[in-house]
Amino acid sequence: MPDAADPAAMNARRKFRREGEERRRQDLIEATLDSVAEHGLQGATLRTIALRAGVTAGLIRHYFPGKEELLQEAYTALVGRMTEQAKAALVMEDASPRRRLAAFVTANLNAPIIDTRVFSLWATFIGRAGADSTLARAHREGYLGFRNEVEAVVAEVLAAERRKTDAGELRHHAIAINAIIDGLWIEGCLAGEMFSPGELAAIGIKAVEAELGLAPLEQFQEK
Amino acid sequence: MPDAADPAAMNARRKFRREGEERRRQDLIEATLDSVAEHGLQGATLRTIALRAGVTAGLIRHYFPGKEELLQEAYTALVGRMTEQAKAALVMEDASPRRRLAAFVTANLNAPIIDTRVFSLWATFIGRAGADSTLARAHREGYLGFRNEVEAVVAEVLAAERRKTDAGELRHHAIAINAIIDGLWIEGCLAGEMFSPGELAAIGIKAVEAELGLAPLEQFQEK
DNA sequence: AGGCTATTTATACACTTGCACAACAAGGCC
DNA sequence: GGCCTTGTTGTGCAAGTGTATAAATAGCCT
Repeated sequence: MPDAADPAAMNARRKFRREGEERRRQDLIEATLDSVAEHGLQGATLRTIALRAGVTAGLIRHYFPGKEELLQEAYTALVGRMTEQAKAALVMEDASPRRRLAAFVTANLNAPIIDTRVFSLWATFIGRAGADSTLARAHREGYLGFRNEVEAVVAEVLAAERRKTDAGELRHHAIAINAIIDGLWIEGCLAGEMFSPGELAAIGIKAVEAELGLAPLEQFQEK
Repeated sequence: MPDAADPAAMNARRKFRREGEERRRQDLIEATLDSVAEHGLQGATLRTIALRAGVTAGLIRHYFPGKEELLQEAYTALVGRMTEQAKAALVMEDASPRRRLAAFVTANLNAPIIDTRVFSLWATFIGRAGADSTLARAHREGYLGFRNEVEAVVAEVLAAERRKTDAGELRHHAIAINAIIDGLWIEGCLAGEMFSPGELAAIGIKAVEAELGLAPLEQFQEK
């Protein structure tokens, strides 16, 4: 414990540890996302971010050319994490296409994807996409990746039902299903307490199955 | 034309006009929304806003207690305008419920509701809703008003089809349809050039009708 | 152990920000 | 026309911003 009356202790330089480059960059990006989620882009100052990362502000310039590049990398990391999580629900190799689609919808409408912090981050960054082409591209890539994934599962589901569909129809289904998931995701993030657990997922599955013209699975039928 | 070499002209005070209170407040709010849409919350400084409104920064304090209150009023005005426009498509008194629902979906998936500027504003503000309870309340009110409107039309449509539905089912339909419109709205705002004119509205109408289990109207059926 | 180097801290700087306040003048009122 | 209210301008200020850069030290190499 430094003695406030001791001039030498007052001038003492802060102790520090040298971390690996990758680790430091990761920590700084995480601190940036936390700052943006809590106080918005205006509150995410270099000093706030550095404080949260446990370093001093000057260090940021050692890893990033400037604040803008740090924010862009943070957003890219966020989008990557979001789409990765979302698509993770699709890797059930053994299940039927319909079950995989249902699991996909369910996963996207529950924690950890329904999350106010992630939503705040998404909204804050996407609001700047119209003005910042770097952010716009990062979003576009994540979005198209997600929609292609949807389209692939839909194709499998319809094939399993022996329904022939042309490419345009398939695309429309994917767009609509993507919209259903996005819309319910927003509702869940913004007003999660208005819905009972699992309710959003149930609504989502029903809406998706209606869109595809699928009869409800037997175990989900009532009476 | 002031002479730059003339000291008296250099010190000349700027000419101004006294505007009505309501007019000035309106102008300031509009300038605020423009600033936020263009440069985000960080770029919306008092000086930028004042410049856009054609006044000097000091005047803002004469109409608003501080910057935060100005932003809150601006967001309230935005939400009000959005829901008002969205609901305006429902006032076709004479049309059938189904036609009114279709017109509602169409109106919400075309200009001026599909608009990158409005979307940027919405995203920027909503990203702060998690931290600012005033913004959160403004959003909640607009959202619930919108969803109630949807629920009312859905009830009319189902009644016209002589289908009995309980309250819970009705609520689920409204939530799903709301999500479909929101999701497609976002897609249209963020990547409007990926869709041909009217395509989003067509997708939306089909998805909504599928959700409600309605057979396509005759003139929309193919072959 | 001792030196080297890259990581990290600390300080400085020019600039912007929101806010406070005094000076000013526009326009209604008599 | 002259005055008075108050809408409006201009200036000042302390706090905070991103960036630049010098000074220090942690930890590897030999």
